[in-house]
This record gives sequence, structure tokens and C-alpha cells, in this order.
Amino acid sequence: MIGKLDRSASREDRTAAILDAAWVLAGRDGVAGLTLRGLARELDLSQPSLYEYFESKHALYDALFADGNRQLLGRLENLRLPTDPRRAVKVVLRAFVEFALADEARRQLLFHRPIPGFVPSPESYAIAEAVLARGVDVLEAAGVDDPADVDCIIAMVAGLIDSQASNDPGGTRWTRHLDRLVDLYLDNPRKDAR
Amino acid sequence: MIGKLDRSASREDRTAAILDAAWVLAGRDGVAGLTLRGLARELDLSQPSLYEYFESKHALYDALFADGNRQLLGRLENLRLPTDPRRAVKVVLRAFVEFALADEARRQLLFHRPIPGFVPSPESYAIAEAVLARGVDVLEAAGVDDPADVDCIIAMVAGLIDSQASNDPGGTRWTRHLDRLVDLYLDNPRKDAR
DNA sequence: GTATAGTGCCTATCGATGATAGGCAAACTC
DNA sequence: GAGTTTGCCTATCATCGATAGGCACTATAC
Repeated sequence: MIGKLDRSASREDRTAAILDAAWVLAGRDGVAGLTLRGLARELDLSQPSLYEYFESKHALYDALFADGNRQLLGRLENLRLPTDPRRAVKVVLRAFVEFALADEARRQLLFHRPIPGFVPSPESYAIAEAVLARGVDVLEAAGVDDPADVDCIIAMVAGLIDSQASNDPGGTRWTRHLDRLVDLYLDNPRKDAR
Repeated sequence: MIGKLDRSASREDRTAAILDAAWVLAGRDGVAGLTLRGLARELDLSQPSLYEYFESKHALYDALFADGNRQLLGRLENLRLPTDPRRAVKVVLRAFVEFALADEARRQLLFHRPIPGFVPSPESYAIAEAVLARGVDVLEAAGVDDPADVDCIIAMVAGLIDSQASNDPGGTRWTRHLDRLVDLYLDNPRKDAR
């Protein structure tokens, strides 16, 4: 039991408490292992009562998706960035990687589609796009002016995160190469025909 | 209806026919959207009868996983490789990427874990490892002797595939950079302290 | 002060899913 | 030809997300 839902709290606080409990259960049983009955049990609620807060299980996942992306956006916004643009890129990407790898359930929900049929709502996806925009900003400040190079760097970082999480969770077998690969990509922009 | 199960065929052929039908349904409804009742209906079988061939739904997924990896291994083995080791690397990785992107359901099943709780059996996973070993062989022939560099290249390719499938399915926005990035990684091995 | 509407929760139930129990008939084995 | 195995069936189970409908409390309107 995580804790009864405080019936005297505001609706907003109660919704947040449900999300917190959902994160705990998702961490324990996996994102896809989350059940409404289990969540309700932890909150000392009946399962149908959860529908007072989320109109479907997918809506709950959508709220978790938005919540996680807000956490990430907040973390990126609070970073103290070095003045050197290249160092700033490394700080931002490192923070991103560490955030992604800090919570397996959150990583799966935010960066993969572990739930059959779940697609984030446009409102929630907008938060994820704000995160991406923050990364693109820092990259552009470091001289990455070709969108193709941005694509490559994003894909490289995603590849490192996935390999790390899948094959060496908790370790640094892949993430230790982040800074070196950032330098490699920044030093070798695509020779395009602009 | 895909086709009734031929009751006079050998057990092996019937099992293969079930897998073929499962691939079709997975392609239509998604890997996770596959249901035993739906599969049985396509084969003109009752749902419990499928348990004569697979002891659980996860066992069916395991057979699909093995089947897909065998397809991939066969494709890699049949490649005519250029004598130039670097060109050989590009041919192998390109074949890998194209195989992964040719079938979305297969890609998800082989390279992600779209099914909650499904983990490939050791026997099936061994086939996936044989695929990986084939890639490592070709990389080593091209002078990649540091396992860390192998890790980085694998992660890079995985990142390209995932970005391509997620954000531009059917296009070439990421995969078009494969050859250039291969050159980049091969020309810049990790400077280690061996 | 009281009628009305909304909120929050409940029990009971639905349809779908994977899985199991148990039975029946054909085919194979010795 | 008796016994076993194979392959299939119907019936049913527990669990899941979702819905229906009702009860109590609160807030608002008049």
C-alpha cells in the first residue's frame, strides 16, 4: 500500500497523487504491467473510481507521459550551461541521457511506445517537442546549422541510451562514449550542397 | 481468412503455416494486437487448439522471434560481400537496416520488447547473437578491433533504424546517412590505453 | 430554506483475453 | 487388437478495461 488517497485534498492534488502512485507501480511491475485495479487498490479506491480522474487507461498513460516530459523539461531548463557552446551541448545531452536512464519505466513510456495503441495527445506531445526544441537550440548555438546533422546527433544519443538500457542497465558501457561522439559529430558536419 | 490449416500436412508444416498467419495478423494489427482467437479464426481452428502447437502465447512470440532472426541470418549469409572490408561493412549494415525497416511488426518484435513480459528463450536468443556475431566479424575484418568501437557502431545503426521507423517510416531521412557515419566511425576509432 | 445540479464514490456487470479442464475420435505402436 | 498418443473440440475460469446505475454529499440558485 502506497497510501490512501487524501479525500480532502484538492482535485488537482488528488490527480497528482494518483500519478505518483502510478509511477511507483510502473516502476515495480513495468509500464505495461500497470493495472487500474492494482492502482486503485494502492489508493484504497475502487477501480471504476479512477475514471473520475482519467477517462481511460490511455488517458492515464497520457498524463504520465506529460508528467515525465515536464520533469525532463524542468531539468533541462534548470541546467547551468557553460558559456562554451560545445561544452553546453555536452552538458545538455548528458543531462538528457542521465534522465532517460534514471527510471526504466519512465524511459520506456517517454521514448518508446510500450503500450499497444497508446499515442500521446497533441497537448502532451507538445511538451516533448519543447524538450527537443531545447536540444536543437543548444546544438545550433554550437554551430550545427544543418538539420540533417541535428537528426544524426539525436539518433546517436538515442542509440546510446537504448543500447545502455537494454544491454547494460546501470552501467556506462555506452554512455561513456557520449562526449567523444559529440565531438566527432560536431567536428564532422555533413558536407551538403546547400 | 488467410487459409484453413491443412490438416494433412506434417506437424512441422502446420506449425510454419501458423507462424505465417501470425506474421500476417501482426502486420495488420500490430505485434501486440495479435490475439490467439483471431489467429485461430484465420486458420479455422478453435483457440485452445493453438495450444497443441505453442504452450503459451509467449511461446508463439518466441517462435516468431526465432523465425525473424533466422530470416535475417539467412539474408546476411547470402550477401555477396565486396572484397574491400569497408565496403563489406557498408553492405552488411545496409542489409541489416533494410531488413529491419521492411516489416514494422517484425522490427518491433526482433529489436524491441513490445510484448509485456516476453523475453526470448535462450535458444531463440542464440540466433540473434549469431546475427550480431556476423556483424562483428565484418567489422573486425575492417580493422575495428576495439569492442568499444563495435558497441558504438551498433548503437549508431540502432539509433538510425529507430529514428527512421519512428519519425519517417518509409523514408530515408536517417538511413541516408548510414554510409557517411560508417566512414566517420571507422576513421575515428577510440583512442584507448591498450 | 429548499430545490437543483454536480462531484465523488460505490457495487454489479459487460465483453474480450489468455489459459485450463475434460472429453472424443482418429492414428499410431507394440 | 489393446493401449497410447495426437489433434481437435466445447465449456469454463480469472483478469483486464470499461460501462451502467445508484447513493451520499456539496455547492449553487432562487
